[in-house]
Amino acid sequence: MKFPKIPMAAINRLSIYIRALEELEEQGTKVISSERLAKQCGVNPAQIRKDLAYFGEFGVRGVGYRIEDLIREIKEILGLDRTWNIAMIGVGNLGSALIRHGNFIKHGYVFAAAFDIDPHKIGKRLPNGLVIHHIDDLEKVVKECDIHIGVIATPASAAQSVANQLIIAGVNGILNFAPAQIQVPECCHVENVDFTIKLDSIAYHLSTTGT
Amino acid sequence: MKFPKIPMAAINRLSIYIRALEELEEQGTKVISSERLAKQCGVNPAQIRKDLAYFGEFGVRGVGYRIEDLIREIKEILGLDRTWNIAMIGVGNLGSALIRHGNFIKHGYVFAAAFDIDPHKIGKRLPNGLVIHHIDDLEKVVKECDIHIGVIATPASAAQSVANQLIIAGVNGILNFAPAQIQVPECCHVENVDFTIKLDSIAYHLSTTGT
DNA sequence: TTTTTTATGTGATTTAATTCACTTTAATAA
DNA sequence: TTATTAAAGTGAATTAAATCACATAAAAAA
Repeated sequence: MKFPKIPMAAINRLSIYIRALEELEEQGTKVISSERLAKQCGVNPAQIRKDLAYFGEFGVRGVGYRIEDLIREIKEILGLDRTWNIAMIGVGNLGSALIRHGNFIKHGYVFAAAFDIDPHKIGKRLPNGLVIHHIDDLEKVVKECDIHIGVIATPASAAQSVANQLIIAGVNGILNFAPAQIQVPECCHVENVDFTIKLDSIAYHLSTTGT
Repeated sequence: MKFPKIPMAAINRLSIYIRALEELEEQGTKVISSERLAKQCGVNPAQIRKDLAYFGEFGVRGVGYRIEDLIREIKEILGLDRTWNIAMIGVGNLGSALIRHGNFIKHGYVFAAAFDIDPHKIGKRLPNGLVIHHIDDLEKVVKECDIHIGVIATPASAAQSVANQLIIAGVNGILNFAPAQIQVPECCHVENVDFTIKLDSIAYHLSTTGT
């Protein structure tokens, strides 16, 4: 099948499917139907089949999906059949917690550089061995370390400037934890993680469905 | 106007609008048109007007929106015209970083309790003065502290069990940082924050738009 | 073999969300 | 006072996403 326009939501669901599939694989399950996987992921079975159909045929009719194969296929679709080098910009509370957080490594993301602007931090080593560089050296270090993705964990006020520097350095993927809407050119893809927005959504629901 | 079914996406955009409006207010702007606000938020102007129209009429035709008023109105819509007490469950790297993170307070969310399961941590005080309680005391402490929202920052394996305890304790809003799909009854609203999913999405984009 | 069962893959349908394009209203200028 | 301009509000149209429902294919049973 060709590539029509694929809903962004479908891409995100593929990640959800992988997580469920990996859990099933650990439990020793070999094959699963769209129906059972759907239940586990909290979605409609047809949704799963359609999401996968954007990229090809991965199941066996009358049987289901071979879990091992499907994991491999989805990883290939998402570009997870390799490692990605990440730079952390902003080594404060959040930045350093994220670096120590095991979940990135587990999925093939490697913190390969860290930056800050605080003179007291520059040159120090993080628990994982990374040296903290000054943001002014971003372009140089990004190239040396072959960084693919930048994670912004600075205050909101610095976010746009950091994003600009990342783009100049040739980084086209940005994960932004700063509560700021950053502007980037077409070539660059930004994902925002703003937990206060999520909290607002919870507050709304609690307020409306009589707390 | 009545309350038809309101797209979840619209609610999330209201948070975005607030952030932009607060920035504008700081800069001394008094009034803004949907067109200019839209540009700043990266959305369509009609979208903003429709999102607001779900809840009433807040602008002045021919003029625009009075920023101060609109902020107040949106906060009221979202239930942000009050404070919300939050409990952190799991005081590891991420949990403690989030507690120290200033963004929650800024938006009216107050960490009012913290829990962990590690005996070495129980009874210790966090920098903000909170004592770490054992998870077994969750129900009791949640009620004492009038907790409205639980933030799960435990390993994935513990997430469902913690969610169950929160619900038993009467907490109907959960912000889940654990990479696990948690099941809850109708009455409870869960928002997931999974940055590896966001990274996967970035990886997909970098892979497809020839990096 | 042939029939039955099971579950994928997919065109058609439905539902939801977004955007358009026009109407209404307020303010300003003539 | 009247015409003009600007921008909100909104029904209609469009676009996008999700779901249904059935045709298809593989495996198992008869």
